[in-house]
Amino acid sequence: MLKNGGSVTLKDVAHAAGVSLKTASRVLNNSSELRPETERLVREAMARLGYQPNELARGLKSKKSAAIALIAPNLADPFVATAIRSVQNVARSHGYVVILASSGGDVSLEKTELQAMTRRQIDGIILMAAASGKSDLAIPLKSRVPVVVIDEPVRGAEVDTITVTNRKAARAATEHLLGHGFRRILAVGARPHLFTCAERVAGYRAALRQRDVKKMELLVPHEADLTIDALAKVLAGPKPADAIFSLNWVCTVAMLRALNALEKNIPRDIALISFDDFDLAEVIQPGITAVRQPVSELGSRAAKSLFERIEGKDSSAPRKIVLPTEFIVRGSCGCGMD
Amino acid sequence: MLKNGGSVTLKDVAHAAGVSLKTASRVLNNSSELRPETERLVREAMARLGYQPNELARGLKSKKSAAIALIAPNLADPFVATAIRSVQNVARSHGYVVILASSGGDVSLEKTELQAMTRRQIDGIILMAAASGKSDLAIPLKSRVPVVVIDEPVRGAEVDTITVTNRKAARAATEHLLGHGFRRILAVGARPHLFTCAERVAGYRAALRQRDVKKMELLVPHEADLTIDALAKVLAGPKPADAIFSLNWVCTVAMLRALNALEKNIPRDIALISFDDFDLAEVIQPGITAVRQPVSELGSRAAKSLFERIEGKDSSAPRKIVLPTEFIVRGSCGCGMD
DNA sequence: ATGAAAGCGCTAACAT
DNA sequence: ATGTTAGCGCTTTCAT
Repeated sequence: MLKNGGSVTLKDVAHAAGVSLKTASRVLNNSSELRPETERLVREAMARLGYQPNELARGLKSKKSAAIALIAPNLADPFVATAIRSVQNVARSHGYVVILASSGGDVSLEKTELQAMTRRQIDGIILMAAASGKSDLAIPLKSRVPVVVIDEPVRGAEVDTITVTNRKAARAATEHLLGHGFRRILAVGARPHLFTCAERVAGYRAALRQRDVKKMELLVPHEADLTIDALAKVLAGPKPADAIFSLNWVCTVAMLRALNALEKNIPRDIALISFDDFDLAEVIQPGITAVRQPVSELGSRAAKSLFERIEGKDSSAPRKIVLPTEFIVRGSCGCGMD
Repeated sequence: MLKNGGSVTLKDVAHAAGVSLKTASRVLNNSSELRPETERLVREAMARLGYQPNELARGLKSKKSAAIALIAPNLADPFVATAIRSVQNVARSHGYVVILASSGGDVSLEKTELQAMTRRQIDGIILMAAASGKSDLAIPLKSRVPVVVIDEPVRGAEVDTITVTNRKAARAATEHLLGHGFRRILAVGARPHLFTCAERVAGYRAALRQRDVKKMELLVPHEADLTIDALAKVLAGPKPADAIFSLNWVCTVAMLRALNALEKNIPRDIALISFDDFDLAEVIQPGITAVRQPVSELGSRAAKSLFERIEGKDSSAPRKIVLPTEFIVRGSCGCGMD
């Protein structure tokens, strides 16, 4: 039966067990230099009193907080949500807690959040792409706190990075559309300053260039700008797009909604490939052809790397891990239509 | 320019400003009993040294951590993700940080998480439904830590609760299906011990009972049990369901995937209503008729209530807030088909 | 209005 | 193997 959690201190435990404070502390920290009998006594006392160590006090002394920060741009993105779950699982297994810091992309908020984290003595940071552009990331990076970045190498910073083969996958997806004979392929993305977006755009352009096809891009500052009107305008010209390559999940949803509203048939009126796969991709008619990122793995690999740094097991140069993506062909790209 | 964040202490600030530690502390805490001139001096020193207060130390003394815990069952659920975002926004505006605790429904893990939170002296807990069944929630509830529960009243516990009109909405949805002439309506849900599920089932049954229609239920222990086979089996009988009422988003996705795999046409072969709306509900053909919960508001109301408790502004009896839902008719229920 | 001193719960030298 | 003594960085009586 657990008690309040506020009042019973290690001192109380020591007293109850008839040992010194330090001995009790040793038990708490699994020190080896203990007589089994002594340890048993202390453990019994702990259980009896319902002792809960005060992590704040432990952290104050050791300058560690047993907490890591997770900075994510957009919790509503299933990509992000899935990654978070992996991170949290790994963190728990290491006895760490995850503090959430979501800025929604607002740079000044992000700064505030980062400060809040520093003040809490967090032991590490996992930063998810699109959290920031150039960002004030420099702050924690300059400090002693290990950082692992998912999906976005930080310029000139020495941190571990986990990414996927953005450019290559985007190129392959574009080539797939070209293979279907589409020549007016519209790349739709948001926040083009972000690494992931830029890389995907680069892959798209590379594919077009090779075939000498002109690029068509709808790159907006923010996903929210991908309104029906925005798409309608692009599609209104004399030579409208015959295919769309959507550069992330949020864009894909926006496109699907817009195409639906404009009563465009996929892929008859316009084909579609999505960078980012999602649960309902095969339910929508036709199924949405997509580039799938190994989302869970991105999260867990990031967390594992972080803990290796935190626990000092890894003090080598920053690693860049690149995970492969998967190309999932369904009907929206035009396959099965020919 | 921010410094390391670890080394500059309030003592350093006091020294640099030529005042006592306590005076510096007063400035930090916006005490009124200060000569403006003194305050200016201290603030300048703070800025100059790049002082960052150590929240762990503050918390140790004051027994507060400026952190709240958010216990959520399933981050991948957009319902949960959206609510989290609201909570986090409110928390930030109060200068609090959000610690994530997701058990994935595992009761023993949940206990571990709850302990971890207690040890960190968290100031409050927001618990999202489906986190636990009966749960060891008793622990924090018995303690001094304020708790607000979203979507699931805790039996006999004295906590604020925010829910939606689950039963009424489920009943209305079922009646809508009955109104279309469906008489073999299958309710599909998971974790029937959860309040939300139970309430929705109750609403469903009430509607059927009134019309003297026999109930058909597929209630599984966990969402993962809603496989294609499970549905196929139910639909295989001599009198298969002619409509499905899915009791939450996860179930809806599972049903959509299963129906798709079984090549059932909605609503011709079988109609569908979803409890929980989602982004792509109108993109799928036909659009999915859904009960929409005011998700953001659930989150922000919960957080606001929590902070009123934390800050002692509200010490009245536990409040039960019930928010209305919205019924969004699209095509999957059979509307537009007649 | 400001300061000196004690202590929050714990860990870590340094004894013994 | 166990105890003693200082603090970690901050807040808080209680003086002044």
